[in-house]
Order: sequence, then C-alpha cells, then structure tokens
Amino acid sequence: MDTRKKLINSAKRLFSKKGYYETKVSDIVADAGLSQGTFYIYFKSKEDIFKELVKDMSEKIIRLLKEYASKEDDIETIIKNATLDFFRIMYEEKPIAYIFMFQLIGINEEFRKLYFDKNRRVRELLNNIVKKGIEKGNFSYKNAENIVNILMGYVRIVYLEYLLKDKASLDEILNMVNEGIDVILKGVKT
Amino acid sequence: MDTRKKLINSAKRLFSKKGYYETKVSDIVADAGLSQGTFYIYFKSKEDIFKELVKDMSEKIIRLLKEYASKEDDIETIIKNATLDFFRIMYEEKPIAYIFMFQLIGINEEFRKLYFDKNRRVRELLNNIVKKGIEKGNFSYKNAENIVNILMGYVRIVYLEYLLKDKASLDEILNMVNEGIDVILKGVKT
Amino acid sequence: MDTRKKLINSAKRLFSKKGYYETKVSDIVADAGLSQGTFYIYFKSKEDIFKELVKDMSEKIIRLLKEYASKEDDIETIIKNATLDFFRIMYEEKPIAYIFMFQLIGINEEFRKLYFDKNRRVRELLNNIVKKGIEKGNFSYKNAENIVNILMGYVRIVYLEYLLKDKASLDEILNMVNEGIDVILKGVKT
Amino acid sequence: MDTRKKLINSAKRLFSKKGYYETKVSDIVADAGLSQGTFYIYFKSKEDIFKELVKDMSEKIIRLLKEYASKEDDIETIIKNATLDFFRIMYEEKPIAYIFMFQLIGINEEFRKLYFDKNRRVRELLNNIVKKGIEKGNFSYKNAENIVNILMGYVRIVYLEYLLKDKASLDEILNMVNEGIDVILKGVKT
DNA sequence: AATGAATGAGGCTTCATTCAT
DNA sequence: GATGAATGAAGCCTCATTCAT
Repeated sequence: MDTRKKLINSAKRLFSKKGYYETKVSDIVADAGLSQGTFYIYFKSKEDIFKELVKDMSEKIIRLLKEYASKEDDIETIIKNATLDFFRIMYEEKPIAYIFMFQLIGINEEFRKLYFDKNRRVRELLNNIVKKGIEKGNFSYKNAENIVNILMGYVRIVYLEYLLKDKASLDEILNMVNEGIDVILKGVKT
Repeated sequence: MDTRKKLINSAKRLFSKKGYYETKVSDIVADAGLSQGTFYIYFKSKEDIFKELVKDMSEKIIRLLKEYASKEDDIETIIKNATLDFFRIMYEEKPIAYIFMFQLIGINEEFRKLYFDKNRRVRELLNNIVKKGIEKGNFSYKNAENIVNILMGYVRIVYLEYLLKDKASLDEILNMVNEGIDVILKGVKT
Repeated sequence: MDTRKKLINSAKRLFSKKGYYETKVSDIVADAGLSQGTFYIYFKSKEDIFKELVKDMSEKIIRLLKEYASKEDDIETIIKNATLDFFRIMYEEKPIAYIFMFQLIGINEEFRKLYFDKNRRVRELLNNIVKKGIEKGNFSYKNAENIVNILMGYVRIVYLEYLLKDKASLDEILNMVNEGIDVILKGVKT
Repeated sequence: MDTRKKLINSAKRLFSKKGYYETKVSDIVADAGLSQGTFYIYFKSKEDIFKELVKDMSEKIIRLLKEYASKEDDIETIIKNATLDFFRIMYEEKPIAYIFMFQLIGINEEFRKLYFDKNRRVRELLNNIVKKGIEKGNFSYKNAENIVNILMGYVRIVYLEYLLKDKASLDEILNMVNEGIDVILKGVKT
C-alpha cells in the first residue's frame, strides 16, 4: 500500500478513536510505521489530512444521495433504500462517518462551519427527494424540511447508539431502521 | 456575582463557542476578569470545570424528564409537553446544551464515555414514558427503544439546525416541533 | 535585575556572537537562567526580541545625531565630535551595534528592509549637518550625499576592523578616527 | 549549461536575495530545475556551496588587486582605476558581492572568521599600494592602514546604497565614485 | 548521473498548572 | 482569597541529508 494511503488509514482510525486534538501527528506516523517528516511530504498539516477525510466522506454521501435522487422509483422506496444503503456505507466507513457526523461539529469554530457547509448539500438533496413525494401527493404532511429533520435525526442517532457501539449486527440494525423509516413514513402519509 | 459563578459563566460561553481544546484557561479567566491563579482556587483543572458544566446540564434534563415521567396525563400529551419544555430549557441554556449534545461526544475517549453515561439516564426515562404508552395500548408500534430513537434524534437535529443557529424564534421552533412530534406519534399509533 | 532585562541582555550577547539563526531561544533562556516558557511571557517571538534590540539601537543613534544636528558650533567640530561620541556609544553597546550594522542587512529580505528603513533616518540627519557646512561655504566639494558616504563608510569599517575585534583601546581608536575625519574633511574643503 | 553551474547560479541568486538561512537546499534545486538528491552529487553540503561562492568572489577581487599592485603607473591613477574596475566587477557579480561583503560577516561565528580571513588579503594588497604612494612622497598623511579604511569603507557603502539598490546606473555610480576618490586622495595629499 | 521518497533531529511555541507574595 | 510570574512538558513542523532505484 502506498505511503499516503497508510497515513490516511491511520489518521482515520485514530481521529475517530481519540478525537482531533488527542490524536497527535506522532500517533499517526507511529501507527503507519513512518517517520514524522514523511507526514509532511503528503499533507501540509494535521488540519489538512483531517479535512481530506471529511471531504472524502461528504463526497461519498452526496454521491449516494444524488444517485437515489435521480431514480424514478416510488418515493417511499427511494427513501428507504437510500437510508439502508447509507447505513451500509456508514458501516464500512465507521470511523470516518463518526468523525464527520459527531466530531466535526464540536471541534472548533472553523470546523463547525465546515460541517454545516458539507451538511447543507446533504439536506438539500434529501429535501428534493421528499418534495417529490409531497408533489406526487404521497405525503399528507407537507413540510419537507421538517420531514428531513425527522429522517436525518433518526439516522444520526441510530448510527451513534448502535452502529458505532457495535451494539448490534449490521442486519439487526438494518431491520430496526427499516421499521423506523416505516413508522416515520406512516406518520407523514396519514 | 461571586467568583466561581463568573468562571462558570465564562467557561460556558467560551467552551460552547470555541470548543474544549480551543478554549484556554487563560481565555476563561480573561473573560471573567480574573487572574490565572484564581481559576485553580475554584477548580482542580480545566477538565474539572468542563465536567461540572456537563453535570449541571444533564441534571437539569433528567430532572425535567423525571417530573414528566411521574405525571399521570395522557402519554402523548406528556411526550409533547416534555419535548416543548425541553426546547425551552435548551433555549435558555443554549451554550451548555450545545456542549452537552454536540461537543462532548467528539472530544476524546473519556468524554465520549461520559456522554454515553449521562445519556443513558435520559434514554431510560424517555423509554419508560414510551413504554407506558405501549402498555396502555396507545401505540401500535411496540419497539419503545426505536421510538425513543426517532424522538431523540429529531430533538437533537432541531436543536442543531434551528436553535443553535438562531435560524428561527423560539415560538417558530416550538410550532415546528409540535408538528414534528405529531407526525412521529401518528406514525407510532397507526 | 528584572526578567525582561535579563532576556534582553542575553539576547544581545548571543545574537551578536552567534548571529540570528544560530542563536536559539533555548540559548537565550539558558543564558538568562530562565525556562523556555518565560521567554514568551515577555516577547511574542524570537523575531520580536531581535527587532526590539534593533529599535533600541537605532533610536540611540538617531537621538545622538539629532542632538548634534541642533548644535550651533562650527560644522567641522560638530562632525568630529558627533563621530567620536558615536564611537563611544558603539563601544558601550558593542554587541548591539554589531547586530545593527552588520547582521541585520544580511539575515533575510525583511530584515534588510528594516535596516534600510532605520538607516535612512541616520543618513538624513548626517546629510543635513553636511549641507549646513556646504551652505556656510566651508566645503568646496558640494555633493553632501557623497560626503556622507565617505564619512559613514569610514565609521562602519573602523567599527568592524577595530572596535569589534578589540584590536585597539577606545582611546587609540578615537585618535585614529580623529585623524581619519581630519583627512576626509581636508579633502572636502580643498 | 552543466548541472553544477546551474546549481551555482541558482545558489548565487537565492543566497543573495534571501540570505543563507532562508535559502533552503530545496529552493536551490527547484530554481535549478533539479531534484534534491542531485545537489549532493555536486556539493557536500549547503555550507559547501556557499563557501565556494565566497571563494570565487574573493579570488576575483584578489586577482584584480594583484594586477593593479604590479602596475607601474602613478599611484593615484592605480587607486582610482582599481576602484572603478572593482565596481565594474561588483556590478557584474552583484549577488555574490553582496553575499561576500554583507552577509558573510553576520551569519555565524565560523563565517565571520572566514570573512576576516578573506578580507585580510584584500586589505594587505591595498595597503601595499597605498604604502608605495607614501614612500614616493605623494601622500602627506602617512598612516596607510587608515587610508585603506577610508577607501574600503567608501567602496563598501557605495556598493550597498547605490549598486545593490539599483539606485543609479553604473556610469552614474562610477562618476560619483570618481569624485569620491578624488576627495579622499586630496585629503590624503594635503 | 539523476531522482525523490524517507528520515529524524531539533527548533519554536503553547498552555495547563504551581507557588511565593 | 487573589495575583501573575514562572515553569516545563510536549506538540507541530522544517529541512539538511541519505539512499535505493
């Protein structure tokens, strides 16, 4: 594996485990089996590699949502499938997802802004999907933004309480999410 | 106002604005108009004052939920009123709520554990309330834990996207939350 | 002696002996018998303390020249006395004078600019003195700027080759300078 | 142009512009369009290439002075012509002359010694020329060393204030120097 | 000869904490 | 109780130099 990749992987694991400030550059290079200096060949600074992780993650999520947004299926199916797929990605990318969803917001002012920036795109895409559902007359509750709130809030908390903690297998989690989304959609429809 | 209170207030504002690590003890004392040494008369360490803030907040929330848990009203009314009251507290204690809900989880390993610790109590109390609803036959969806997920996730995200950002007045937010809880409860009942 | 003064004195000696880059902050504090951290209570950075030394020196020189510029003596006497006094100051402040006259120019781009900045004032003041001599008809060579060149060049080199090296006693140097200035002034007059 | 020459040229420009310490080996190779490793094929170290520049310059000056020292012209003519030729060389080799005359002295202890070493030869040669003038009875001021001080000081400062700064054309500078040397020699003679 | 990735020593700076007054 | 100067450990980053290809 190439050096840069090694650093990215170590950074991912460590940032996610110990947080941004408690992860030292020296930890990352030690974990990657490299020397301090090597880090700075590939990344300008500790901030730099962190932002790269965040960028990778948000791009992955946005790509997923875009794909689903363009599908012509029934809206409820789209929402459900997108959510389940989303959890699959989260599962594969557990550390980085944690960084993205739970560390970024709290680190400092600059990173909080970055979080809201990246997050806006995600909300927009989800909003468009939900709006389509409203336009098609599927939903009786018409406030798309608030529906997005319920959906995204639910997803976030399930990630935090189940996926991150390895409290349940991916399948068990997907089952639970399946039910959860059903409940939410039922509420929205009636 | 006494010295200790001054320090607490400054810490609250600063931790919430800049995060735990970007808030220096020197910032706190400067903001409070005191000297470095004074800080250590009242608090053992920076960690110490931070934990005190977290403790205060979680106690406030738990007190609120306990109160509602013991009420004999209709469950849906309890949930709705508790949630709205919760937002009123969040509104008053915006900085500390932010610290509790969004910074604590991401800071480091120790604080993440602390978060889950404090949070467990909250979830338990909410769980008990929801269970009562299920037992009384109000809810057709029987998975209390998952209902709590939906409710708590929703509350968290509304705090983050609206209350924290001053995107809307308290009343507007309460109206939106009112609708949101309705939608969720509808889904749970049918 | 107070801490700040101790740091200034150590810095003066060390910068002058070893140059800007070879003088480490750790050298300065070790020499002053203090800890690393203490340095940063009194100075923002290594650059900061260095600039302070330069500022002190240039102010001292300018003050001297201003004083002589306002005297109503015979111009030749003013030039001679100012020069001799100048050497007395250089003698007392040997390290810092060396820094000012010979290190500053060569360190880096920023410091070179600083040097020319500080130096301009010195040249202006000397120029005014010389111009008065020309106006009074004392000098047959009328190019004040070029006369300043000869005088300042001479002073610089005597400092470098005699004073800095402890090659001769102050008195011997002053005698030599006395003669040197005489020779220059003779050339200017005839 | 061969690789070694490329490195020398880049080093010359960069050392002169940014100073010894602010010029990184990476800057030099980047400027020369080569890789880091290549540098060490041609030079043992950064110090090594710097010393080579200094050596080249001092040899050039010494060669010039030797040539003039052996001439059988009238001494004043020798001094004047040597000085003017000297400025022509400085003009062609502006960067390296700057390094030699103004950076070397201030960099660190070792380089200061190197400067005085190289400089001694120059002073000796000039001294011999001036002594001849005294012996021939051309000069009434008999202190050759001090005459050398005036001449060398003047040359140094003109280089610094005019040539380095591109404040005037070579011809204008040569005219000024012509006058300056005249004034000095007049002072020496009478 | 040329490359450029890797090294690691060491410098500057920050900041939580202590302690004498 | 309050002060604030002093501490020193530790982190980030730079950069001259090496070496395998």
